[in-house]
This record gives sequence, structure tokens and C-alpha cells, in this order.
Amino acid sequence: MKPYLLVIEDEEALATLLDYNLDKEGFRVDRAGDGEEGLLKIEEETPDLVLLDWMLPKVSGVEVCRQLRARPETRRTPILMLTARGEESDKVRGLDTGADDYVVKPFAMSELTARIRALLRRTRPELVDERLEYGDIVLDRASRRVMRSGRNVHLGPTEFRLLDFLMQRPGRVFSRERLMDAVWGPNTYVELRTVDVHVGRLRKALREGGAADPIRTVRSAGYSLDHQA
Amino acid sequence: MKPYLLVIEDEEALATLLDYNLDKEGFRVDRAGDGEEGLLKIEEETPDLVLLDWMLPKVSGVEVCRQLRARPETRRTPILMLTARGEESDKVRGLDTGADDYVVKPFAMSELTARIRALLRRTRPELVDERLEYGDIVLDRASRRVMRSGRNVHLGPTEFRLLDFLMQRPGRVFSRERLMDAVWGPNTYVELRTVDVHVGRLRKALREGGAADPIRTVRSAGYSLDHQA
DNA sequence: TCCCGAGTGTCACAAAAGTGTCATGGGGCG
DNA sequence: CGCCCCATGACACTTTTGTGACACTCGGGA
Repeated sequence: MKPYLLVIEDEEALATLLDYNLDKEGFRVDRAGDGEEGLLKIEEETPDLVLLDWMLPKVSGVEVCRQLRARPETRRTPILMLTARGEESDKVRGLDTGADDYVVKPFAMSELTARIRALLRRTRPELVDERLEYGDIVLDRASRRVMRSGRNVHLGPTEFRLLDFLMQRPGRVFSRERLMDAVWGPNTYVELRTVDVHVGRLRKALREGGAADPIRTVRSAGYSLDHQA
Repeated sequence: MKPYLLVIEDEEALATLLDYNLDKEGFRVDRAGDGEEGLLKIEEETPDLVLLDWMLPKVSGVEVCRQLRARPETRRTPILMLTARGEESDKVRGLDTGADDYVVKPFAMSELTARIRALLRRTRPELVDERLEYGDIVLDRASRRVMRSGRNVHLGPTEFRLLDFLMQRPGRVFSRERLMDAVWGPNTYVELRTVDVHVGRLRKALREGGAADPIRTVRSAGYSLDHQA
């Protein structure tokens, strides 16, 4: 749901600051203290964007860049470099290292988030955009509205979050546990079958007016937003 | 189907935590309280990866490492060491004990799973990859879909797991016992012939639309996913 | 304060989908 | 030519999912 950023930065103070501010801006943030750790975390879960310090212990920023560009899963992952003033700046400016953008320390947090959003919009618009679309379904976050083929669909808050989540990765199957975590929050104690009920309600609302059911049930696995069949 | 991890750790609290979290991450986990028990369990069933505490009663972590490296079945089994801060760290860091990686306690669960996945990807990519292909058959774990020559193939949960398993080692022949273990789980009491029935159902589903039977029956031995002779 | 309506979480029961066994009939292989 | 060994349809049984009903909570308004 939230964009997932990985901050690879060895300077503890800066990392904490970034962590705090980016979290406040609505990003999910994880942190790595050096290039090696960063690469590992990336392997676990591909971030939506990487904030990368230029100078790093163990594996340098340039090297991390190179490796990310070499892997198919991360070839298109945006990389934003953090550089100190004067630090190899010519090379960085050209961005021929594979990074997509850079900021020079010290920088204003607002400038950073602006650049982050710009990069994200380019690669994964569904993460920052106010509106998600799938087939004839449109979900508008700003106005909290859902339309299907132009017709307004009324959803309760839970159904709205559920659809929002499903629309971020259409086709992918999510277990009830996963949906519970994503939609209800990770520390909620609710009957798992409650997910079924809400999926049912969402389905009913989306089918209003005779449209096809856009949710696929995968027996013994979960649900996905998907073309049937 | 699920990667099988063995946790060798004497600290009850940590072991339970690991058990719980790794299970949630989709691994099958077994636990041993000391090195001796660990070696026994490994002999019973070779794990896909071993999580090994450095300090252990009876047989130490280092010794377990050594013994695993000495046996052909486990020579290539990845070992991830768990060490307390400062504990023999130089020696561990060099990984000259035979371990493939290590984490220092206390550690974030996300870091641990990242490293586990990284190691598994290195040795057994088919265990963690999202998509398997063989000939014109594509199995996508994320969307839980199987396609043959672009046509969607509907499979029940058991047939899906069965195909998943067969696709991990195409061409190789598996006995009914082996398939039973892998697909039904090691503690299931079901008639062996049931495998035949499910193979039959899988075949039927895959032949849908006139395609050739991709499963080879090896008389008095088992089945394999294979081009027919 | 009290009432009301939208939203939620549970349950129970029905329906759908998937499973395990068995019996029967072929077929391959010595 | 016989044996095994396998393929397969039938079927009773389980498991999993869909859904309507219902009781509760929580903010507004009146």
C-alpha cells in the first residue's frame, strides 16, 4: 500500500532523520547501514525506490548501483543518490552510474520528498497517484470514491481499503492473513473469516448494475483482483 | 514445496520466536535443541538450509558445521550462523568455519529472512522464485495460475502443489512416497495409490485442449515431468 | 441525553469444490 | 501368455467458501 523505500546510509544521524521524516510523509521505510546489508534487504523485498549514499562501507554506492542494474528485478527500480558537496560531483551529475537522480547534502527534506515522488510517479504511478485504475474500475484516493464504468460505487471504509490494496497488485493472490495485515493492520485480533465477509460485500458493491465479478477466489489460498477464468 | 529450515538453537525463547516467524514467512521449520539432536534431524531429512547457533550444548555450532561439510548430502546445504555480539566474531566473520553467512543477535526478523532468502536463491532458486517454466507450461506462484501455451489451466490445490514440485526438477523421476512427502506433507496417512489419482487429474487438466501428456509414468518407479520418449 | 443509521465482526447453514478409496479394465513386459 | 502395475470413472465424504441474519459500536443530530 505505502511505497516502500530503502535507505542505505551509514551516517546514523542522517539515517534516523530520513527514517523519521519519510515515515511521516507516508512512506514505509527500511534502513541498511552499508552496501552489503542493503543488497540483502533488496533481495528480500524489492523496494519501490532506493535512497543511496554515495560513500558507503563494505560495498560502495556505485557498486550497489551497478549490481541493482544488473539484476532483472531491480533494473527499473529508481535510485536516488545522496552525495556530499564536491564529492565526485561531476560523475554523479552525469548520472552515468545508473542512478536516476541525486541530491547534495545538506538538503531540505521537502526537496528530497519532491524528488522521491517524482521518481516514483515515473515508475510506479499507482503508489503515489491519487487514482488507481484496473479495467473499468477507478479508485480515487483523494475523494475516497470508487467508480465502475462511470457509475459511482459506494463502499464502507474497510471495503475501500481492501480494494485499494488489491488494486495495487492486480492478479496477485493474497492469503486471508496477508489481507488481514494489510487492511486491518498487523495487530488486530479478528476472525480470519471476516475477510470473506468483506470480500463478499466488496463483490456485491462492485457487481451493482450487473457487472462481472472482478475478484477471483483461489481455493485454499486467498483472493486476487483479476479477470476470472 | 515450502523450503525446509532446521533451527538448531538451545535458547528456548529465541527458538520459539524463530519458529513462529519463519513459519509465518512460508517456511517449514523444525527445531533441535542441541548439536547432537540437530545432526540426527538432518540425517532424517536434509534441510534446504540450517540456522545454527554458534554456542550449543553437546556438539558446538562449529562442529556441526564441520560435520555437515564432511557429508556429501549436506556439503552444499547453506548454513546461517546465529552469534551473540562479540562472540568469536573474527572467526565467524571470515566464515572460514564453513558457514555461508551469519547474523549477530539481536537481529531484526526482516534481516534474517532476507539473508535466508538470499542464501536459498543462491543454492536452490526454484524454491524461492515466483515463476516456473517447462516447455509450454508456465506456473506462476504469485497469481497461483498455470498456463499451457497461453491457455489457462485450472488446478485444485493438490494438483497445483504436485505440478509445482514436479516442475522444480523436470525430468527427474519421483516415487509415490517422495511425492506423498513433498505434496501432502511428511506426516500424512493416505493411501499411496492416491498419488496416481492426482497425477491422473493433473494430466487431464494439462491435456485440456488436445496438448500432449507432459507426465511420464515410470513403471514400478514413479512419475516425472518430461517430454514423452 | 437518547435515538438512529452506517459499518463491523461472528455465526450458522448451504453450496461448491476438492479429496481419498475402490473396483474395474487395460497394457506393458518378462 | 500371464502378471503386475497403472489409468480412470464413480462416489461418498471433507474442506473451504458464500451469504443472510444479528447484535454491537460509534458518532452525529434532534
